[in-house]
Amino acid sequence: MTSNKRKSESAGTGSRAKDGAEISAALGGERLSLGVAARLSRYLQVLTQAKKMGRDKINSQELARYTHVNPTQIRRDLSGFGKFGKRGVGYDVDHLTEQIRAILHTAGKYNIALFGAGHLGKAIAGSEVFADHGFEIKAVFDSDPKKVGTQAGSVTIQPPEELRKTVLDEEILVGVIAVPAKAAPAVGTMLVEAGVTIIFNYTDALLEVPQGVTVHTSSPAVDLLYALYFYLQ
Amino acid sequence: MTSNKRKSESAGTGSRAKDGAEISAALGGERLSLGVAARLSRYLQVLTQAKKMGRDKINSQELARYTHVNPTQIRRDLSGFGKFGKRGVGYDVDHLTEQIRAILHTAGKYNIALFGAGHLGKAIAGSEVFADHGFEIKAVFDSDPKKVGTQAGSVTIQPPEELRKTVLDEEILVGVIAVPAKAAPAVGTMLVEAGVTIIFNYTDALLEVPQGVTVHTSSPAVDLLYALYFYLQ
DNA sequence: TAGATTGTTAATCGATTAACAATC
DNA sequence: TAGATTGTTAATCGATTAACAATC
Repeated sequence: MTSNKRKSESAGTGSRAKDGAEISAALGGERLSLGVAARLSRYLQVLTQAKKMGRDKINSQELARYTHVNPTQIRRDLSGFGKFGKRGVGYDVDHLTEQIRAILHTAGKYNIALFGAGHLGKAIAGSEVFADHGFEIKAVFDSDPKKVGTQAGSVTIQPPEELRKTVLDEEILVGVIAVPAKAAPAVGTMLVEAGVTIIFNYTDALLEVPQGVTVHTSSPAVDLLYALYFYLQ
Repeated sequence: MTSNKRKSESAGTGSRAKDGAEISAALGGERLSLGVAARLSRYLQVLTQAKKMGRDKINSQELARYTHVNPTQIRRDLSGFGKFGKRGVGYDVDHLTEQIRAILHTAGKYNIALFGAGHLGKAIAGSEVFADHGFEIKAVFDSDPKKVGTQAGSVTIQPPEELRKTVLDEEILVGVIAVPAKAAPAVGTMLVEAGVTIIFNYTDALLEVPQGVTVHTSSPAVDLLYALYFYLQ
């Protein structure tokens, strides 16, 4: 669903499995197909939770139950990058988690600026999900002077004027918009001017951004609509 | 990403375009492919916003810009169900909105119960996105006695004891979980016992549910992870 | 009309999955 | 060992898109 050209399944193409050392080489400059990346993200989510529940091992059938992905496909997705499992046993949760993180290039590398400290913003700031997946919310901004200086999660809320400097100082790549839809376009512009190149938009406003900046709009309602279509009747 | 068997593209298969009257017949018992439904949902989101911005017409190229879907594919997706556009002009926003709603079977039919009136719950209750897409949040529940009786959006917060009766009385099919991850499994069980058959889980907890109940987990962090993979480098 | 944009075809490419050998 | 589960093949099926005729 992006405008990126699809590449073939990188490490997967007609190849035999790679061992750990070969993974990064195999990935080279190539990109995963959208489907593979989406599914790997979901496996990672389940693994993170399984770990929390004290699980050491997990097999493709269990992963299938929680992700709604066919078990054969799970094994196929994984085997494209290496032999991560043990036949007759399954996958080691820790090891597979590390491997998928490596594949997705997301081992704690990305810093986030969150704009908006209302209900949604505070829900995001207070959540562990981002930290669980290697993101760090480095700064939170709000236009309301009454909110500036108070806490959101473990971060002190800053005024919009400090956006540019903070984005630079903290090496922030990603801006998350959690303001009312009406305010979203203006906030988008501010984030772009501050130097953010990826915007995660939690409103359903349409944002106009210059070339080189990518907007990803995440709408709970659209998710629901889509999901319902399959679940109902 | 569900365990549903894929059917061929229903109305799309080798057929000529259908006019409005034929759509429902064409859809019959068949299901859309996952990709089509996902994309239709996104078109609907953009149309809803375009309408708010006062737009009457929209063409496939504009839809493509906002959805990151190839314009040819948009036209192809739509033409499978009818001739909704005017050559040389584009699509009528209102008409296309109605048609997609009809295709997705979601013309204001679904009632929602929201559990959890913390930051995330209030963000959901106060948002217009659900209403925009034909969902109605009929009731909000919270375990905290101090919250019971206060307002969330336009609804009065009820205690968990009233869950079963309300779900029955209001014909609620969908339960949305917006509580801390730790509390999510217990809330899931309560929703199931109250008669909800579709659960939308906004935490990253893994929910065990009986056969016949479907869980859809929506994680902003997983979304972000997935999106980043394509946007970075 | 001239220009624009849809609707549709045809060819390609990738995703999906049943089945089973390999092996822990 | 016997049982279980992975890794992999091979075949099928659906998604994608360039190109262009149709037509508003």
